[in-house]
Amino acid sequence: MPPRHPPSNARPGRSRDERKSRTRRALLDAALEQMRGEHGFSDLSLREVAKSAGVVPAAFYRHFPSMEALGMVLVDESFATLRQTMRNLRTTRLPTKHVVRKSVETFLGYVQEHELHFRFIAKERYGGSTPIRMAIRQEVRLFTSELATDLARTPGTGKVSSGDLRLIAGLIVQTVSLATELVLDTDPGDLDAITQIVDDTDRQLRIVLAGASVWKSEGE
Amino acid sequence: MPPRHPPSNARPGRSRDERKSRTRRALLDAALEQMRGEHGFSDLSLREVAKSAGVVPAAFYRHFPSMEALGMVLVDESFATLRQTMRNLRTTRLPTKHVVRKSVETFLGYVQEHELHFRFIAKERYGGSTPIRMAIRQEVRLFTSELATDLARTPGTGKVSSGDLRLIAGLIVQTVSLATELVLDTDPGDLDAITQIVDDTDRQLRIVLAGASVWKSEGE
DNA sequence: TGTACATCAGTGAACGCGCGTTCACTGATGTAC
DNA sequence: TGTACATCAGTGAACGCGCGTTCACTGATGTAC
Repeated sequence: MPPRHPPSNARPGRSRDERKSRTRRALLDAALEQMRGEHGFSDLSLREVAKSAGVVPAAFYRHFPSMEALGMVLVDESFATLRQTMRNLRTTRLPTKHVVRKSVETFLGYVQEHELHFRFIAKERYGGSTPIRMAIRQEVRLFTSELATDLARTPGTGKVSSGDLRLIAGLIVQTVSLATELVLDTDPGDLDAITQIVDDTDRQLRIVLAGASVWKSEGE
Repeated sequence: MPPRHPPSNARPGRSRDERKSRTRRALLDAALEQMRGEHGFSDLSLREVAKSAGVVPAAFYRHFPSMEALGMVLVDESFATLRQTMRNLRTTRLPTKHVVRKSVETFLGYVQEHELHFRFIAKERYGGSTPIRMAIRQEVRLFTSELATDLARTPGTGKVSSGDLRLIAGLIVQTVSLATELVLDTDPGDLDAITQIVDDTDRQLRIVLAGASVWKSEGE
């Protein structure tokens, strides 16, 4: 016979471990969810996050020593998403005709799919606490290097030094970052607005690549 | 004979109006000053700002109806600084040989001079409350348009449509924005690091301009 | 399989603290005569 | 110039509130025998 009253700490899930990781997930998701609107990470309160995850504030400490620690996990998660996005983009065979446009389209599609992770990075990249900002900056740097390596493998970059390839990769990253922020501020249903962002970003990247193709390192 | 005890609300300054505007200034400066480190605008507290301006919390309301209102004044002030910076840059006669480099150098010099205003914009551009973010975005848009107009007047842009000039201006703004953020995160005494930022930004802008010069609108 | 004990995720009450906002006030400065 | 009154920037106390953190606790799940 089942107990007449459910136990006070009852949660769905078979094992204790499973329940624990569900609560942990709920805390992370609650934090991401609360950053949808106005709030940056530093505006969140432990009590609000616990409440919307469905636990009492004190329970938070069973999972993270502080909000800061939860924030660092969100950085890791968000960049795992970004790296996966890039891996998908690299392995997808794209028509050579409109590579740039297709890449931009695909990337911004991933941004919309993983909205909350990208929103988190966008907000904390400049506004966050120093450890979070530094973690993000490190990831962006890594990511720029990888892109520079990819560029070195594409034809027509023979005359460009590796330092300049890195600068070009920086331009591309910066351009796509802006597009990402614009997409996050656009109603996903507004297809015209999204198309406009894709068009503009595509043109901007092709201008940059046109510059790269005529660029001779050390020359002027 | 002077009074033996100074009056409780004594402040330096001859007239009441002058004292009032000094306190107002002190409140604005205190807010900017507190954003030097970790804190974004939304992390500031009215009580802390009043305290470091040397008045009691209630006195804050003699000057601003809320912190949000003070924030909007900071947006206006900061962009006044930016516009003045651009006006100076435009009227300064630069050697045609290294225009780009000199412009970058001069601009980033202004950034260092008006550190707190630029820091405010950088932090609130993505992280701020919606009204503040929208105000900043509007200013950046305006600013991009002006730059596009300037570009249209420079030789060699005949084949580029005004829409594409705007995209190119966007690339330039974005590149200089990143440089600004890097400068704000660098110890002003570290001249090597500053020079590195200037060098990189100069090269990036010349790559963009090289792209612009070979770009034919509608062509590929 | 059944029993006795250990583990530990989640509880609920309590704490001291800084917050924004209100209010009646004070007294120096400004103004009208 | 001197006097009487108005203005109002700044005061200081008070308020209710949500915050992060602590603590002893409960009771379902896990484990050893």
